[in-house]
Amino acid sequence: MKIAPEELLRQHNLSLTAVRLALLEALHANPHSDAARIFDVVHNKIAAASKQAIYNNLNTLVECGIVREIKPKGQASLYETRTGDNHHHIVCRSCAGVFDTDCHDCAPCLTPKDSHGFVIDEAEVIFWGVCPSCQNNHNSKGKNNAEC
Amino acid sequence: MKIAPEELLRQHNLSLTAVRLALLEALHANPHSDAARIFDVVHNKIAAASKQAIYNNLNTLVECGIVREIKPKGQASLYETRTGDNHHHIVCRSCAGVFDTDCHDCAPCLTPKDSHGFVIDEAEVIFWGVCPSCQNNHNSKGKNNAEC
DNA sequence: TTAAAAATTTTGAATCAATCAAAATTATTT
DNA sequence: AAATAATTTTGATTGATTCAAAATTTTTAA
Ligand SMILES: [Mn+2]
Ligand SMILES: [Mn+2]
Ligand SMILES: [Zn+2]
Ligand SMILES: [Zn+2]
Repeated sequence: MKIAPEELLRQHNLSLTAVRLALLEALHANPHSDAARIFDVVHNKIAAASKQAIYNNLNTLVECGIVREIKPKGQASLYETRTGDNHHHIVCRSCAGVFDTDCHDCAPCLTPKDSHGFVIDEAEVIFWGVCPSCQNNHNSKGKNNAEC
Repeated sequence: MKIAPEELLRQHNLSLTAVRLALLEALHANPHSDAARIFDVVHNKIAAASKQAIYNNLNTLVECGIVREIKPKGQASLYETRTGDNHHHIVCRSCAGVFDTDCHDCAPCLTPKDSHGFVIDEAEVIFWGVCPSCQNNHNSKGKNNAEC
């Protein structure tokens, strides 16, 4: 977020509300977190905040393009403020940790071999594997690993 | 499925059951369908079949590698019998239709720019766009398109 | 600065895919 | 054919997300 949250909201004709500002702050500090996690952080700052408001705003912000949503198989939707750069993600099969990885900006990643006549606007890539921590903790088969 | 379903199941030490065979047949005839759809097809052939058996078997078959699961954002899990070739998918934002596309077998698609020390075993790619039918039906903004 | 209008939030209920659990049935092994 | 193991059925349950309506807040306009 180079641009201040307040401006960002104004640019998209969104009301400036306490929950919304807290949400953007929470997301910026905790990339790839789900609605429950964001709610925890926001609720910690604004006791009256509801989970529904988190869902409402996440949807609104995603529609506006202010927030990006990803949904790795087996997890709730994850959100981040890093948008517009078409970066990709690496997900750990063991602990479900998510990391960013930049896009090789090469044709193969952006163009399918057979487009079936589609007008394509996005190539979403998720790399699956096992993270360094989980490689060490051999006892964490299939289970989440606290260290990750 | 080059190999007969019966053999396939035997090879993986799975009991040969009516539901299982019907499921594999249904999946082969309807690639990229969800559990509900598969249940419909199976149930049509075996009146006594339960949805739970479909879920049980889909999980079992995915674990065995006989069936592949994908889960495009906003849809229930989809299943297919085409496995082991690391092919990718194109999904229509308008009608949710799913199509196969072969993998460019090039390094960029298989290797992230920064692996963060992960041991990576799969690169899952989903291309998002609008299919030919939906490009024509301009009135189908955001809604599913019966033609697709 | 205020009243009216519009947008957001809260609250509580509802959906829906998917899973859990236990008893009943079926398949496989002996 | 009996014993054992695996699968299926049935019914309840979970959990993320959405829906809906009343209450509150923000924005707009007077
Ligand atoms: Mn990211
Ligand atoms: Mn496919
Ligand atoms: Zn890990
Ligand atoms: Zn379409």
